[in-house]
Amino acid sequence: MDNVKNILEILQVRYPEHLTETQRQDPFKTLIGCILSQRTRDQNSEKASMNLFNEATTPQDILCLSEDELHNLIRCSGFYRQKAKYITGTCKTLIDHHEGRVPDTREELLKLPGVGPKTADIVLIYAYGEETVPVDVHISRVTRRLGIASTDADPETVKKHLNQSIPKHQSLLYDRAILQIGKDYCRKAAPRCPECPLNKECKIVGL
DNA sequence: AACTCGGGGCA
DNA sequence: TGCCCAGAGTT
Repeated sequence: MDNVKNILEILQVRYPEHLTETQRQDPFKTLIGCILSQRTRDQNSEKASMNLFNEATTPQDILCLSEDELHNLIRCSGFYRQKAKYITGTCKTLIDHHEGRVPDTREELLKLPGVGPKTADIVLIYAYGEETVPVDVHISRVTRRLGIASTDADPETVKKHLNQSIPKHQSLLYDRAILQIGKDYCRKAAPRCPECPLNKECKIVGL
């Protein structure tokens, strides 16, 4: 936990672009974009988001699209039939129970189809500025390798450790920076420890 | 706990 | 070609 302060200094040097983002994002676009990004590479999910939001920017817009139209717009994100069901189901729930708006509580977000713990956290942190940390496979892996959480820690335990370790009002910055480390260096397969900016803080360099 | 969904990028 | 990817729902 005490090495987290050092990690921030290192990340400020290596990933300044991730430490300057302050603007809140539109909750609805954040929510739908997050569903599209599940188990999908950034470039593909961003392309799908652009395709979709170019045609529809509200729940009502999306529900006006035919099934084939929606499929074709988001096809490149993968899992597109399943995601289309999640998105239409979520849009209907938003209209029926939330006046067409995205709820700002975890409890209500988790009731939406296609919204699990990670997607709920991402909406809360990116759209509503809540101080929490989305724990996904990358964050979890980097955290375990750095020794911030034990190797067999479940997602809730990882989240608790991170929430205790990360300075207030910086969870978004940490999320983005640690995730980028996970993609660029601390990869699941073939980690690039020699080039990793965190290798001095890491408990298992070279493993 | 195991299984399913999936197109696209990369070696 | 084979392998993998900011998860969530179902059985």
